[in-house]
Amino acid sequence: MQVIELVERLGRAARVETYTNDTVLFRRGDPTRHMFGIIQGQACLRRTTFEGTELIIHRAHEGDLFAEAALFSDAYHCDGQALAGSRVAFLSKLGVHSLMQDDGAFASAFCQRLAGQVQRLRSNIELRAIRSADDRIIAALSLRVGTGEANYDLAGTWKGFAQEIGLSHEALYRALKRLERANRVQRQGRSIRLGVKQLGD
Amino acid sequence: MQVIELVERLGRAARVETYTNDTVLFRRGDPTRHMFGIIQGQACLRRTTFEGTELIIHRAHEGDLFAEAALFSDAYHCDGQALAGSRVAFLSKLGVHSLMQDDGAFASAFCQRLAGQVQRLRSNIELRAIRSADDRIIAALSLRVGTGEANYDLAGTWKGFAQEIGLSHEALYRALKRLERANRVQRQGRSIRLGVKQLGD
DNA sequence: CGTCCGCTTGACTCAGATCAAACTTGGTGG
DNA sequence: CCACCAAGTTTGATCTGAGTCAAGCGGACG
Repeated sequence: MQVIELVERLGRAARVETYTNDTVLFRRGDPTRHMFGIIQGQACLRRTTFEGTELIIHRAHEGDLFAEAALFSDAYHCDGQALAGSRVAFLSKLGVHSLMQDDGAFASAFCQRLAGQVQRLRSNIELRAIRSADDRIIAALSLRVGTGEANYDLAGTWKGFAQEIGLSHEALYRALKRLERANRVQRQGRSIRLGVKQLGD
Repeated sequence: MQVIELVERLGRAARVETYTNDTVLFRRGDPTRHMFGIIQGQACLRRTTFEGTELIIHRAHEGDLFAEAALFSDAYHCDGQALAGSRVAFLSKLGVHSLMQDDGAFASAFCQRLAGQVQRLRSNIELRAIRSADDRIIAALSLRVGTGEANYDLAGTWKGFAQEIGLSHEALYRALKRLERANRVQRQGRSIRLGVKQLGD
């Protein structure tokens, strides 16, 4: 279930806002009235540590849901901010709840989305536990290619990929070069082929 | 909603198995009939990388759900294994689906659990992006203490805590000692107080 | 009483972060 | 069509701090 579908499904219980500047969506302690969907741009959840420094808890990108936990809480636990140039859908908490109550198929689809999230996040955490940049990249790519496939076309940029798997972009580019030299991958722009070693010789 | 409650709620659609040895719960490609709840011990999800090495995608502990994504898929995408000494609940896919369909409150509670998971996983990922062990620990503790509180009683062991935030236990102990010397925390066994610096002097 | 496991400290290593700089690439607008 | 700008890509040099291996302590538990 895409964010857009969710907005359509909710009808009057959803509205979309466009922000040219960074804008606060909610503050910690505010009563929860909405969860959010990022249609364009980015948003982030922030909390202040005990020592007063800002801690970013989550960066949401295009297509992500944002502050889902608000559905099940009376007050927000963090500060939420939309970054400049974002389009954000406000999804009414009550609207979502009543849909979930009345429409089993909707509830199921919503759970599906969350379950998928959980799965991806968990594997991402384990991925980041791989210390070696080379191995982490191979593992990340292996998770993304379909069964039996060897080719993978990167959706975004390599720089973005680096961030997704928790590497600096420099480290990523260097590792890619090493992997190519070792014939573990073969790359052309944003397309990559795995396992040249086994297939080639 | 705890795993035990889920088992009770499902009635005949759930059963519990106890394993004395490591046991395969399902293999990649098997048709999905169950998701699982870990009542005792551990289980893990594994996949094989393109190069043939084993990649652990998820380690589930006591109280965790396991392979939730199976609810929304025809076949398992990974191998699932229960470790020796585990008690694992088999939760029928059909059972969960029909409950979700018929009982809005159940669907809601299930979503709540997943949403909470998502939130914790996301913040955990951001947490692990903090390079400095000292700062990561402060941030992790800050997320765990209640608002206004300064004290935190560790649920498990420090070693376990180290693992949860992605540090070696040695690095954790050294960092704790540094933080104590700098009066940023005050520790007694598994109880810790944050922000001594500001409060003390 | 012995064993396991969490805790603690020391010494060493190294791979990835960081800072810096150059080069592509793509798109915008005049 | 070209000037220009922003962002991604690439490479180099340096450094730091967390991982790792090793070893000793102490409490819990059978």
